[in-house]
Amino acid sequence: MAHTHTHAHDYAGDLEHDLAAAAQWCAARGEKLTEQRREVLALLLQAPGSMKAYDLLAEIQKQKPTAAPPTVYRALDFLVAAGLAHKLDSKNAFVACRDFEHPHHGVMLICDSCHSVKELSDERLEARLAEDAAQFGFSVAAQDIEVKGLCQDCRSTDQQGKA
Amino acid sequence: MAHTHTHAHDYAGDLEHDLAAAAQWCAARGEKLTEQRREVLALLLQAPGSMKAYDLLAEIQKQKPTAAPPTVYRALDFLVAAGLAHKLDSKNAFVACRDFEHPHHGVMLICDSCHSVKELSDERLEARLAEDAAQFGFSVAAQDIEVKGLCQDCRSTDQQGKA
DNA sequence: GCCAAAACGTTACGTTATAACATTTGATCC
DNA sequence: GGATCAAATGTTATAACGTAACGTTTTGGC
Repeated sequence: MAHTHTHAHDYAGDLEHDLAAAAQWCAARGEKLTEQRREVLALLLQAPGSMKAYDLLAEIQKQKPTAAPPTVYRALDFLVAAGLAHKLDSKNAFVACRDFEHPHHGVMLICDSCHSVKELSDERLEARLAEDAAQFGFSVAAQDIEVKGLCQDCRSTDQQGKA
Repeated sequence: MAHTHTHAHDYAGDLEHDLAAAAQWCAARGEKLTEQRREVLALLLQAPGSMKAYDLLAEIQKQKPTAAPPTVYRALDFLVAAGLAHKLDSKNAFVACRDFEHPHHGVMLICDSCHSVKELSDERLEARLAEDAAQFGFSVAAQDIEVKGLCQDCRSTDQQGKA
């Protein structure tokens, strides 16, 4: 039923392909994946987990020392609005979204140990949530579901006696 | 099925009763609802919606001008750990929880218009979430579900043509 | 080329949260 | 009732997160 995609250590996807797809997605909406936005998105795509704004800034500054906070926050605002990235409110951090044609924020599984993030979609769960809300006359505009715990890899590791 | 309780404008509950219940809850856990914690909880209980840490601080400072950020953050940390309050990560704000014997963070319905907050519990939804996570080998330790939209009152108001 | 809108540069500041260490309070033991 | 240890609080300073405001550059249509 639910489908997913990972942001974890095993990232070996085609970065250029993902960036090209994102650029197309923007173009189709009459927007542009400019160089700065592209750089921030590339960093998020390559990150094993989520990244914080100031960590992104530090990376950007390696190439462009004059970059300032608005540089990265503007790019992030754009990427989030375009559905190309999500903000994890519980961590003040950001992750790339590879499923940007699916127009919403899914369930985020955030590993407390390795900090990897999986995004999972379950439309029945979302429907149930909307029903619950409707019972109280509440109409849902947006939702954010963040789940903390241990991912499969870290559970295995823990069993062997982890540091 | 799902049950709820409100933090909205119609609060006319018995503040002293709620505080006494909270104090008992703490005592049963070998902890104390000290004066500062009690004051912060009282502010949260009386608030129509959520409150920000620095707004709480400003209120506390009316009685006690020397109060500083750690004063309120310590109280909030305690209240959240004890289940007497929840943090709304999406707003960097806090709400009292009247259902503290129920040991978890439910679904938070946050009105974009009047900023009221309803907390709702739906164990089947939580179970479904845990199942989805388990499909990917992820074990859930904690979850935070924040839903934005319009509450019943604000939907009605909007229909009349709201400012 | 001219213009307007979008994007970006730059400075400064506002907001949110915590580290670190000193002091006080409170319970317990004797 | 004083010694003592842990919990709570006081106090200062600073770290971390985010945005306002305004000027400049770039882009795309005419």
